[in-house]
Amino acid sequence: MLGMVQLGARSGYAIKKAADASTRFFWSTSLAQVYPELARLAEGGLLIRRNDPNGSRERYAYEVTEDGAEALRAWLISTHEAPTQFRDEGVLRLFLADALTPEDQLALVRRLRRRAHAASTHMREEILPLAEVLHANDTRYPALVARLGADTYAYAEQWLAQLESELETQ
Amino acid sequence: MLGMVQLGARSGYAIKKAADASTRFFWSTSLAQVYPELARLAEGGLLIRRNDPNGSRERYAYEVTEDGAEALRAWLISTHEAPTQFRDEGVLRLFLADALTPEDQLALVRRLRRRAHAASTHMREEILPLAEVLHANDTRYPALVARLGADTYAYAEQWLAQLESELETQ
DNA sequence: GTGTGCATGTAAGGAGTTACATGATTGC
DNA sequence: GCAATCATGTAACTCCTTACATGCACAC
Repeated sequence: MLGMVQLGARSGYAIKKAADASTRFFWSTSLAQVYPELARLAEGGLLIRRNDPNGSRERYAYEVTEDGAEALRAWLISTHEAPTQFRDEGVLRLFLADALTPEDQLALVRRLRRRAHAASTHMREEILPLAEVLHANDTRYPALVARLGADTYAYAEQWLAQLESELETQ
Repeated sequence: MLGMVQLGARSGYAIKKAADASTRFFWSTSLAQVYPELARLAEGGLLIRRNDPNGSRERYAYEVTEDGAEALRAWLISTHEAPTQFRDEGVLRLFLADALTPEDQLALVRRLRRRAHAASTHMREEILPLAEVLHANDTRYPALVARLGADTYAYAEQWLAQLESELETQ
């Protein structure tokens, strides 16, 4: 939250939009999480909330305080880490694919390979350009992470393509 | 659940243990999920539950029915897919690393690189051998998935090592 | 003038985890 | 004998999502 505000997302709505276009893949969120959390952070003195109406439509602009910036840095260098969680039906299907006929196995692997391709392409062509807009601003890590994601999915795609061709020649 | 029983885990406890040693990385579960789900599947006729006490300690052995095997195959070839979810504080930290000093950035990247190394090694040396025990039994996908995981983490490790050396020479 | 997007928030529900409760077996 | 593991289940709780409720601004 603090990080998103520091990257330039001022309203709750803008934070959710920014998250959908970037951290969604490794840290998704919803508006019902964003608003109460912003209120808590403002109450705790890590954010300042100012009125910033757009015409007669209410809007609030948040700003990171000194304490907030310090808290963000402290979290970034802390080694405490909630366990990574990854949940993927596709991989689970692959794990259990021995129950399928060879043709269905091939179809499954092909599907996963295409999905990896789509993910890689999406990151490279949709997410990375958005991140690179920030790049001008001395902010390069969002683009780096997008590239890491795109490259990793490309690697998985290639791995699955290899498996696919092995299944075909049997 | 059906898949795990078919792979040879007969009791609820054994299913949980097997999951911890294999699907944990992409489909974790807990005993409080396993037991009610087994009861539901048995009630729905997809599993048969038999008494299988070990001495005077109660135990139940589950078996997949014809309907259960059919339901498993149907799910494996179905294209409906719950969205992949991935949640990782490490990557989130990297995304926001612009807020850190160059030294702290380097320390973070190094930490992530080592974590990727540990994950890759763990999969190759702990998980893969367990999966290969099944391999003899005409069951090869568990080992394939373990290898995919190990290789993908190795790729990420190498990617981060590259980034690390770029940060060092600045 | 109308649909899409901007904007804030609450309430209910679902999915999953941790903690609780209990006890037998097996290996050292 | 004692610790670790096997074994089954329930209750409470937490985190997060979906749905609800409301209304203005802007572009076509």
